[in-house]
Parts: sequence; C-alpha cells; structure tokens
Amino acid sequence: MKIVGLLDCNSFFASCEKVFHPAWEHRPVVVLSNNDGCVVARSPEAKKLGIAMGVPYFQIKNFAAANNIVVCSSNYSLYGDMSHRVMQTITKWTADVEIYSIDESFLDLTGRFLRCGQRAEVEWSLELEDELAKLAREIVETVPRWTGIPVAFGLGPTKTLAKAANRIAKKRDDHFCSLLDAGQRDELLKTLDIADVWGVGRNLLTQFTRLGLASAFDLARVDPLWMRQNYSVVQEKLVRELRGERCLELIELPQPRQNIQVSRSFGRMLESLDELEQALATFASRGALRLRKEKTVASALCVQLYTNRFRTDLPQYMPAMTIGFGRPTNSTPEIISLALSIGRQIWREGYAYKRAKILLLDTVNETVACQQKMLFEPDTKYNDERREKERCLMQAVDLINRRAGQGRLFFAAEGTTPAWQPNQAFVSPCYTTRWEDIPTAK
DNA sequence: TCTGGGGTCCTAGGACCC
DNA sequence: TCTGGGGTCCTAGGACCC
Repeated sequence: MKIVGLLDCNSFFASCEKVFHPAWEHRPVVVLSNNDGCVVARSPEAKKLGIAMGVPYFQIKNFAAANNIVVCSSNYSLYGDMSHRVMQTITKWTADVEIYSIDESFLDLTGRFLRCGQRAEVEWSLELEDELAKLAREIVETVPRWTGIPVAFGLGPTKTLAKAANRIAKKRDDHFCSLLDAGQRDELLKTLDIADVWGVGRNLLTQFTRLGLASAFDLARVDPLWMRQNYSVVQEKLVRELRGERCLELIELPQPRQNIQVSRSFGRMLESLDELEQALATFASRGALRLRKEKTVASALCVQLYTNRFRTDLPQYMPAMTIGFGRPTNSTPEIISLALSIGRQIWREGYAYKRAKILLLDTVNETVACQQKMLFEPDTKYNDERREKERCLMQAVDLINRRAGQGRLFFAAEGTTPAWQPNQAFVSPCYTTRWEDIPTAK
C-alpha cells in the first residue's frame, strides 16, 4: 500500500486576505473574480451567511454591505506567493510532492514508513495508523503557524481516496481524516456525497443520481468494466481508485504545458477596433512572456472575441480564427503582430465586445524546436537574422522588467491608458511581493 | 450598471493511406 | 452493376479540475 496525503488550504484566497488583517479574523470575507465579477472564495463566516460559490457580486452587493462582509478584489500576486510558502512548508515532511493547484498538494508519505525489507509499499497496521495520525496533527498545526493559512489533511491509499478523505476532514474539528484502513473505509465513504467525489462533475452527477447512486460508497461498488463500457476509461479508473486500486500516479515534476491562454473580460464593452487591438496586444505580450518563462515556443495562435452573452438585447458574435506561425516562436512582436492581424480579420463593426482570448497552441521546448528548425527552409519575412535580433531584444526587455518591475517596458501597441482595464475596486496591497506594500507594525 | 480564468484528458468521427 | 479492411492522424466537442 502507498500512503497518499492531500493537503488543501481552507478558503484559500479569503484566508490569504485575512492573514494581513487580524481584525478580520471572525468577519465574513469574500474574494471576487477578475473584473470584480463573481465570488470565487468565501471565508467560513461568509459560507455560513449563505453566500454561494460563483454568485455574481452585483446580486449580493446590498446583502454584503448589510452584513458587514469584507469584499476583496482578487490579488494573484499575493495568493501566488502565499501558496509558495505553504508548498515550501510541506517539504518539511516529504520531498515527494505533487503541487496539484494553487491551494492543494498531494504528498507521498510512503517513504517515511518503509521498514527494512519493504521496497516501495507498506503494510497497514494499527501502529502505522497511530503514527500517521500524529504526523497529520503536526502538519495541520504547523502549516497555519508558519504561514497563517489553515489547512485540512486527508490520507488514503490512492489519490482519489486521499481527496475523499480530505473532503471529510474539512468537516471535522481536527481537520484530518484517514481512509487507509480498509475495514473502516466503507462506513466513511457512505457519509460522503457522490457529488463531492473527485471526478464527478455536474453532468456525471445527474447521470449517476438517475442510476440510484448517492454516496461515494455506492460509486465504489459499481463494476469497473461496466463503467468503462458505459462511460470511459476515466470513470473506470475513478471506481478502481475508490476501491483502493492505484490508477493515478503522483506527478512530481510539473509537465510542460501544451497550450497557454490569456483571456480577460473588459471593464466595459468595447466597440472600436482600436481599443480592442490594445487588449489583444496586451494579451499577446503576456502570453509571449509566459512562453519565455517556460522556455517554450508556440506553433500557432488562436484569437477569439466575445460579445456580452448576458446582454440578450444586443446582437451576439463570437468569432475565432487560428493561424500557424511560420516557425514556432515566443517573440512578443511576432505574436502581437499575428494577434492584431487575426483581430482585424474577425472584428466586425456594430458589435459591443466584452471579452477576448488568445491561445498559444502546441507549445514545445525552445531548444527542441531549435534543433528541428534546420529541417525547414526559412520563410521570407522572418529570416534567421531577424529571429536572432528579436531573441536578443526580448532577453533585454525581460531583464529590465525583472529588475524594474513587470510592465515597466512594454510595446506601444498595448496602449498607455487601455480602455479595456478590468474593474478592481477592492484590491489589497501586494504585502509579500512589493517593497512599497510591506505592512508596517505600529 | 454589474455575470472569471486557465488548464487537462478522452472519444467519436472524418480524412486519408495502403 | 458489382465496390474491403485496417490503420493512423487530426479535430471538435464534451467532460472534468481548481
């Protein structure tokens, strides 16, 4: 048996905001999505008040004011840095960690409990369970003490069971639950709603409910082969994992991304092509920077425009177009140039645009792409000399921005006072990532 | 007035090839 | 008039996750 743990930060974004406002400790706090659109995080107090996940802010605005709810715009620099601190803390207990999302990590604790003669798996015993409970207590106490972020911890022999244990742990006072003991597992899985099982989304929930399945325990008893025939290999693995059979491995090395997308809603609707172009140039520039950070190049670019789908009184138009680069690239000017060219081709007069998206597709490692390039004849506009010049230029730009602050140097096409700027009325300072914002103690 | 953003994986079906 | 079979690759769409 393997020992898989899942550590999950409670109400992560809201908890991050609370760390720097001790006075908010017992107050309801909600964090809004980009553009102050929807509620994406709620402190326990806010949940208790009945604020639903994903609810549009304007629908609860008055309620929030009347109930003394703290409202925050999202501040991803802060959350990213706090996440990093939590993940660093985890390495105290094991180096075998898969960072699954900004607020969750899988831990492989098997290595800590291997006895002489055991190679890669351990045998379950009461003593082991005791030791693990002790370790879990240490984790659940240490992470908040070191970072200010409260966490819940679940243990299981598979990732899916660790996730399930974590869901149960969240409701417990000690924030811990173990599903390692096969003897007790069934009873615990009966208490877990099938909707809370990892891999059961809205659609599967409807279908499973129709089949009469209500709990995680019910799902675990379905025949895996039947599952495969009627659904797919994904759901088959889901059932097997719930039965304690490992199908999903921990991915400790982050896999290179295959696509990069940058998409934002605008602060207001845009009708002119000029204004829209500034948004596209900015998104293209951000995407290009991400490519360079990952040392990858993209093979193609897709641009999509969206009108406001909630304004049914207005004409709707959602065009998209994909064009390949002559050769895979991560050069900002080249990507901006293609993004604008596509934008001009799909833009139509007479529509009010609310959102745009760029997708950098089929990304591959820079050096691999470089080795392959000799197979192709250089195209006319972008010859090797120009590529090399732009590569040096981007290196210089990135260096300056790293030293002087992101966005110090930018391309004119991005505009100086962009009309698309999202609304962020309640944004908190970057307490941990900007010198000017470091809190002072009085 | 105001409604988020960024990912992955799998399957079915068509195109194409021999 | 009659018209096979098997494989691969690509894409769109649908499901999921946080």
